[in-house]
Amino acid sequence: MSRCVAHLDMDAFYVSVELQRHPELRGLPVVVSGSGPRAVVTTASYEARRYGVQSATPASRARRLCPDAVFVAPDFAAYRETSARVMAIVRDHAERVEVVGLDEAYVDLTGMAAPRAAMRQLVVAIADATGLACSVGIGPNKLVAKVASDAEKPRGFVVLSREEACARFAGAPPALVPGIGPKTAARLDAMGIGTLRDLGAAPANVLAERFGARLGPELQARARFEHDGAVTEERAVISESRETTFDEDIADPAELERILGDLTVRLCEDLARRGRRGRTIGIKIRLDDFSTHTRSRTLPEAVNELSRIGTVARDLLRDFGVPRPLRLLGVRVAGLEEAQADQLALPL
DNA sequence: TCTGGGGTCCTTACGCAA
DNA sequence: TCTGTTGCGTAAGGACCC
Repeated sequence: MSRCVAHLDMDAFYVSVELQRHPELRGLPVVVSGSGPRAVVTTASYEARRYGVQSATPASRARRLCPDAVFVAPDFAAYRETSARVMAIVRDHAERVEVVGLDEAYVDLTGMAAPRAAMRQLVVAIADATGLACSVGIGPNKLVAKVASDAEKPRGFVVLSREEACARFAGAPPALVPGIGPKTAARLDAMGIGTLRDLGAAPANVLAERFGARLGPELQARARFEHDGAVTEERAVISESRETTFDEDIADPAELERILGDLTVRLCEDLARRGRRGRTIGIKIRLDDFSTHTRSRTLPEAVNELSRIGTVARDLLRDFGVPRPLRLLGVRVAGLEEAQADQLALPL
């Protein structure tokens, strides 16, 4: 049976949650972002996007682009709570749902008699229950569905076959497709590949030579909207980390160790709360020139105790030294094991 | 202009064992 | 015994996504 997949994407999700609490801001350019000197925009309302403000725009730049914008601090607890309500509704409407982040989900519609009607109903149900709008894309695979959901935001509802997707987006830049980011797009552009049509028609051997035996064919398949990834239920978490960017670069080793200790405390508390333990302890360092470095050590057994992780993290930092001021410091535990039954704690 | 935080996956390199 | 191949775990960097 041929597959049928929908991608559901909440419209400007964080901003929309804020607008429900602050209805007086409706129609204004609203930006959800942190407040520090190095904060970036998390989400911008469509009014603010007209000024060129989008996700990951530095907040300082957003202020210059749109001086009249209303800046709201992010409240992730509220977004998680609203997301849980939305996703519960999605799951009520479908057997197999793959949640991606707080504001997106793939829905497997294969075998359903009236998939479009089902998704129309779902959109209405979400709006009725939460007041929030979303966009939907439907296609033969996740890739088509994802690009289709993005094509007519907000409140889009786009149904495409693979061939229709190819035709509709033939002239679009390769970065339209998920998995092709700025770096890959620039490399493609330098090769004279500026559209999905170009990429789909490029000689396979040239792509394989430039991008490798895996990525080359993968890029071309994506350009042709070929994708066979399954709509999968939740996958196990394999790492957890805490990191922070400083308002000003820090070079003092004692202060860095104190900050690393604080981050490790937060990480260990959350690991313990979820009953998670991991074997590989790592630190992440970003220097003032924005170069990023990681150091890690794998232990013989999985741990989550502050004393163990704290010692390893501190040693890794001491071994790395502080060659120049740091702008970011982080700590990570990877190689997480399944939580043991007797370690399970209440989810939080 | 000046680049968050929390993740996943891929590539490459290297040491070690079979 | 020596040499080369293969496979694995680990480490580091990087691209990408929400």
